[in-house]
Amino acid sequence: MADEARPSVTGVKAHRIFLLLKEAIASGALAPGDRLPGELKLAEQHEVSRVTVRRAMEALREAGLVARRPGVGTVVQEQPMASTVTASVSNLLPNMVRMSAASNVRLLEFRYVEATGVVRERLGLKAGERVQRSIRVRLMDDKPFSYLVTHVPERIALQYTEADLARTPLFALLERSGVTVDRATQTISAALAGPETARALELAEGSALIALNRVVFDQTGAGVEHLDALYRPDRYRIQMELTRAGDEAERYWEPLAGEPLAGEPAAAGARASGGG
Amino acid sequence: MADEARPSVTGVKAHRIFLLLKEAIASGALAPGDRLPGELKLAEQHEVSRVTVRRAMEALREAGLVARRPGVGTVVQEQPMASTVTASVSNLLPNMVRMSAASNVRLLEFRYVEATGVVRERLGLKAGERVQRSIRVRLMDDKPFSYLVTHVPERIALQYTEADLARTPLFALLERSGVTVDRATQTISAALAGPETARALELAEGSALIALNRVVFDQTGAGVEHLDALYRPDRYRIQMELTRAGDEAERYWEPLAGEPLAGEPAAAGARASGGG
DNA sequence: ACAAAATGTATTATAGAAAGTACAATCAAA
DNA sequence: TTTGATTGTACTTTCTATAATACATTTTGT
Repeated sequence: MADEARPSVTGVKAHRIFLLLKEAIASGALAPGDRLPGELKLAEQHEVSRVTVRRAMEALREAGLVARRPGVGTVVQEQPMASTVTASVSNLLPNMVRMSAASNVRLLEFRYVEATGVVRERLGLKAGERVQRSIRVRLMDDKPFSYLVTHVPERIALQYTEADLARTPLFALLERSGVTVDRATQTISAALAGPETARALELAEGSALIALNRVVFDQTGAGVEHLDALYRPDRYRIQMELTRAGDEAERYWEPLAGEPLAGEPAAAGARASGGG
Repeated sequence: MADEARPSVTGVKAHRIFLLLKEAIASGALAPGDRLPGELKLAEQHEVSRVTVRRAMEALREAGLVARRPGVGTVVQEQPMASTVTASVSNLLPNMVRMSAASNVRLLEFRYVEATGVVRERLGLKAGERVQRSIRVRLMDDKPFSYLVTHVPERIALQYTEADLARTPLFALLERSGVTVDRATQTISAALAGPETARALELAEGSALIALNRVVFDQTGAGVEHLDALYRPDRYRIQMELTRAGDEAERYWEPLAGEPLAGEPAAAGARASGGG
């Protein structure tokens, strides 16, 4: 939603009102074409000054959510679709290959370090073993959408170069290095953008990000890749198709495997949050 | 994890730094025993004054997350096991049933409204059709972890009562209402906690939340449920086991269906799972 | 033409957050 | 013991969000 690399709304009260209105719009409570209450009325309702309401409203306009005209009022605008990368869980690699064609990568870091903490533990490494740590930012149409921190055991990582990593998906590099990928564990969470990641992803500190952790194992059960990924929710979505399986007693959702997604980015609407 | 329903931190910048550090601790990026960077270093990193960093750090101490000692530094404290609900995508319903036993529900809203915007569109309803809108908060050990907004077409929702919804998972109610659930589309994103959700989930405004949207369809392809869920990432995780499938040319990840999860965040039976 | 309602612009005042600086106290390691 | 890194404390200054008020400008409807 409108990059907002610098927080367009200053102050806590103003920001609070901004969020409330933004949510009302995102949820459809205020549909495109609807007129918002006047500044005075909103100031009264929220028990703040008109200046404060004004800041919130101007932020909405900057974000392209509303249009304001003197004498008329503030009306909700029709939203242009934002181009969003959609990842289907059941169809990861083909998507990635497709994506690689249209996307670029910035390699922010590439070095060998000693494995520590969770990384060492989850990859099943011994104390003192070294890993290749890399940080990449992936861009689509020159707009960054993901921040990827990977750790790969040294013995595997030595099979490819820094240049390789800047060009080729890590996945392909692993295969090329003779690794037979077998299974992976993936956890999805959420996180706030810190100073580093905010800069890399070109958004405001404190923005919400999708946090994904994936540990990949080969056929021997040895860990071959540890990924910590952060995604901009307005440019990246994780999508799943589920079907119902099992009999009466024990029904459950079963992810639909290998189903090519219908609409690529196209639909997906520019609405992000849904907070509040 | 010291709920901090009222932000103990004054100021926006200080509060943001507080949230970032808190999250780093919650996620395990900063493990118990680890030393945080010094106040000066943090001030530099975040481009703020030391006073501001200080406010954030003191809030962390108040929250019991860190211990601070002059001459030593600020170290992450051992945390009393936060009970985390882990949802396995491939195993939704059985988990949900298990969970229902150990968890409570607060019903915040239950009313019938006209379907608008995305909800109407995604459920495939005609203009003017009505839906039953409900807001529920799910709790585990009296601690809220999810905020669920559901929309169900009126004709289906009339088959169950408000009391039913406060007791029984919506899923079971749909089945009981004669609906044959067939498939669902699920999208995972991230969002910030707004005023409403922050209060309901007992955390600070501006915290990061997992945002999940699910649209459920019956065998005729008609939409029967629209769920917008927000989860506290420190109390809820979405987990997936993936295996590699396909041949050389077109390999892809395939979610492992029905696989009971192996090693879990350790002890204390604090694991259940499920969705809306 | 006029009035009503809305946004746009300006000014002043206040409180609180943040910056900047300086120095003291505490601990650990060389 | 000395040195360096850390937190604790104190103070002044600058900046900014907010409040309160006033008036101009634009549009719509009577």
